[in-house]
Formats: sequence, structure tokens, C-alpha cells
Amino acid sequence: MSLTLYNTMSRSKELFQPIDEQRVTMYVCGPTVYNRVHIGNARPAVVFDTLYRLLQKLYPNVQYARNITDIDDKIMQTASELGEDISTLSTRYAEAYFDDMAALNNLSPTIIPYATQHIPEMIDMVSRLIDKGHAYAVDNGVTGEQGHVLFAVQSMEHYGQLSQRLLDDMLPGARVEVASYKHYAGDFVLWKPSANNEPGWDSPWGRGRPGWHLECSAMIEKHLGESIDIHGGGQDLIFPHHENEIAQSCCAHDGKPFANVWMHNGFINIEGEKMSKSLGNFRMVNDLLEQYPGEVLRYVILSAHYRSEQNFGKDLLDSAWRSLDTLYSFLRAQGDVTATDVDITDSDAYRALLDDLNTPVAISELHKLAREMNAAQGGARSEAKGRLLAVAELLGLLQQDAEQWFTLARGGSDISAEQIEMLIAKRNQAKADKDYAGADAVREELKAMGVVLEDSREGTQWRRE
RNA sequence: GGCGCCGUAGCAAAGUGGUAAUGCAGUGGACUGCAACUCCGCGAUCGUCGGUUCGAUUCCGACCGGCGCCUCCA
Repeated sequence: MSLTLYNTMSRSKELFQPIDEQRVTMYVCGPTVYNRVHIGNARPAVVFDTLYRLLQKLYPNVQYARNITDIDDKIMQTASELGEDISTLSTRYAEAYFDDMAALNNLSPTIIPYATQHIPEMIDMVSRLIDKGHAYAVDNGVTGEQGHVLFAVQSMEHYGQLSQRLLDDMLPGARVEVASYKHYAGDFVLWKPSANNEPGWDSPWGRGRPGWHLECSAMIEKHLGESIDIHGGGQDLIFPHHENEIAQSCCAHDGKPFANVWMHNGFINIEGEKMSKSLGNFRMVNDLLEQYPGEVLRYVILSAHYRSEQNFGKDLLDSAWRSLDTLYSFLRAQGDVTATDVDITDSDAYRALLDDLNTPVAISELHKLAREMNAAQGGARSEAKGRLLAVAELLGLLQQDAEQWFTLARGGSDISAEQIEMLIAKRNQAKADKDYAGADAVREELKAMGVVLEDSREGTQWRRE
């Protein structure tokens, strides 16, 4: 059984063949930490976390790196507005990012490299690019322009391969004004000068800071090697970010392949609209987490294929929550049935994931497995439960205690479990006395507080809704 | 101007050259003191129009509609 992945470079699904089966390498572009992250940042984290889980099943050693960009103009601007040091700001938001990602049940990557901890490596790469004739330092005597080092895209034979665009086809300055010191409009910054009041590091070209794309190339080279198996990120990064990473790395390594598989997740929209500053419709992960369990967000993200566009909305989140309720209620009904270890490599869900990470199908299998578990008798229950939980673990779902899933607070009333149990006892007494009106009154009372009662032979169970 | 994506039941979302998984919602029934949970059952011919084919939702073309990117937004 083999893994197939869609490669943006070839625009087709390809059989995944690692460079070294004993050490599979994956790099995913992480956040620039100047604010809390929005739900759009969560998607690649969840998608590639799922791929990471799958790869770990297939290979003994998977090196998964996801960076933290902690030097950037947006960070500098926000830090200066708040009157604090960039490292204070970036540390705070990096921590917040880790919290948010953990809430979505993402595993921690193997390596979390920080841009500011790799300045020497970046400077070294720039020097090599200049030496090889792929980059040039601006030296035109104009104040403010000196100290820039630019990558010369025309020096690279196949520049534009990933995004499938030719230099001539691009509208120069379509969105950003072309700086006068560029030899060519498409050239991009490797190093730029910092003013005295700006953060900066000494370099052969003066005090300055790295350009946006450089960190990823330098950190990949250091931690994963010159050629890696998988490189992922959001679709918007295809151009220019990943295109330029390729340019830097390939040229620094004399044309050696950079990443064999390029994977890009689609965008998340909010109620049909792109998240944007002008619309003011950014949905921050931590805000959503106040209304929904992280697992609901994860379920929503995995319920659509990673390459398609996804529209986040209240209906979708509520629907996902109810779906998880159904799954957890099956698990709850199993009580303390022990889950046995089951090999799931022959399951439809596993096959679906091997097919370019088809998580929607895997989730549909989750529902089928839950029903099978529900129908199972005797010893078959343990196996069915084991199968369900093993598949769910690959998706990072259903790992919580089912009892807690239903009884932990859900943002409704704050009635305590003890109070609820008291009312249930009161209702049971009423039922024993055939005082059904009284019993129903208690049910209604609890219902009004978001607590639903479920009677069964074993007694009364409750859950918050 | 260039590159690319999408249009499947009320909503969400897979998928296949031979009449379409799954979830949520809805609905009929069983169960229940009443409910809830659960169980059994019910719903779409796949944007439009052509073409290829014995046969297309699936391949090709056109059109309509929605959308992304083109130098620092996941």
C-alpha cells in the first residue's frame, strides 16, 4: 500500500517516494507571530499534522519542521506601536500559537526553528548566492537604498516553475510598486538595511535584516538538508514565497532539487467572504475556542479536502459539533469496554488517507465504524472500539474521554454536575412516586439550563448541549 | 493581459465511464410514563448546451455563475 500526494509542481497526484525511507523530511510554513492566529492559519497546521501522523505510520523516522517567523516588518510595526521589544512580542504570540494549535489537537512538530536564531545561516546563504552570481548588493550611492541585497531572478533558468508563470507574463508592479534599485522588476529582497531604531544584525552589507523568503531556505538547509521530501503551506504561498524559496535554495545548491513534493492547502472563507482587514472578518482561533471545543474546529477542517476552498460559518461549526456528539455518544455507550489494538492498515479510512489525504472519506468511515461498534456484541465490541479509536487517532479526533465530552461545561449555564445529579435524584423519586408531572418539571428545568436527560435501564445519563 | 480553481440533495462533502459514500437538518415508524439516545425507513440524475461513447455526473468543447494568485496574506 502506498501513499499518493498531489504535487503542486506537477499539478498531479504522484506516488510518494522518500529520498531516504529512514528519514522522511517535511517542512511547513508557520506563522509570523505579531498577533493571535486566525482560523486560516490553523488549516495548514491541522492538515499537515494529519499528514505527519500518517507518515509516522509509514516510516520509522519523520522529521517535521514548522517554523516561527519572529522577524518581519509587521512584527516591527506592532512592537513599536506597543512600545515593546520585538522578542517580547514575538515570544508572547508564539506561545499563544502553540496553545491554539494544541487546542486543535495538533502534535508538536519535531523541529520548531525560529528565524532570529538563524541569522548567520541566512547571511551565509546570501553570500553564496552573490558568489554564484544569483544575487547582487545594491550600491548606487543613494541613501536608503544601499544595503539591500536582491536575488536576480533572471539568473535562474527555470524561475517560475512552481507557479507556472513566465517572467514575461507577469504584470510588473501589479500590486506593489517596483523599487527603483531593482535590476529587474521581479527581483526580490534577500537582505535589507535597518534604520538605527529598527532591529538589525551586522552583515557584510551593513546592519540589516533578512528578507521574507530567506529564513525558510536557510532553516531547511540546516535542519532537514539540501533536498527534502515534502514542503507545505497555504495556497497563497505558491507565489511568491515558495517560488522564491526554490530560487534561493536551488541556486545555493547548484541546481540540486529542493523539495520533491509541494503541497498547498486551500483558503478558508468566512460566511462566503475572504478574510481581510477591510472586511474586518478575521476569525481568531482563540475566539472560536471560546465558543467551540478545539476538536470541533479540527473536525470542520478535516471534513473538507485540504485542497478545496472551505467556508467557515456558524452552521458548519454547529453541525460538526453535533456530528462529534453522535460519535462520542456511541463511545459513551461502550462504557469501559477495553479497546484492543487493531491493525487498521487494511481499513477504507486508511486507504482514503493514503489517497492524497482524503480526510472527508476517512471521517465518513469513522461514522460507519461507530455504527459497527454500536451493533457489535461481546468480544467484538473491544475490537470495534479499538478500530474506531485507531482510525480516529490518525485524524487526531475522538481522543477525549466520552463522559467528559458531554459533561464538561459548554458555555451554557454554569450549573454544576453535583446540582444536576441532585435534580436527577429528585426526578427519580418523583418517577418512583408516579408523579410524572413533577418528573417532567425537573426535565424541563434542566433542559432550560442546557442539560438533556437520557433514561435507560442502567439509570439516567445527562449531557450538556 | 497571464496562471489556476470551483459549481453534486435544505446545508456540508466524497466519488466513479455503467444510473451517486457520509454527516447535519427534516420526515414516517419502533423503543420510552413523556422525552432523549439508539434502531428501521424516506430524499439528488450531479450549473447549462453540445460532442465522443453501446452508455457520462465522471472525458472533450462552448457558455453561464462563483473564486484565487500575479513580490512579503495560511
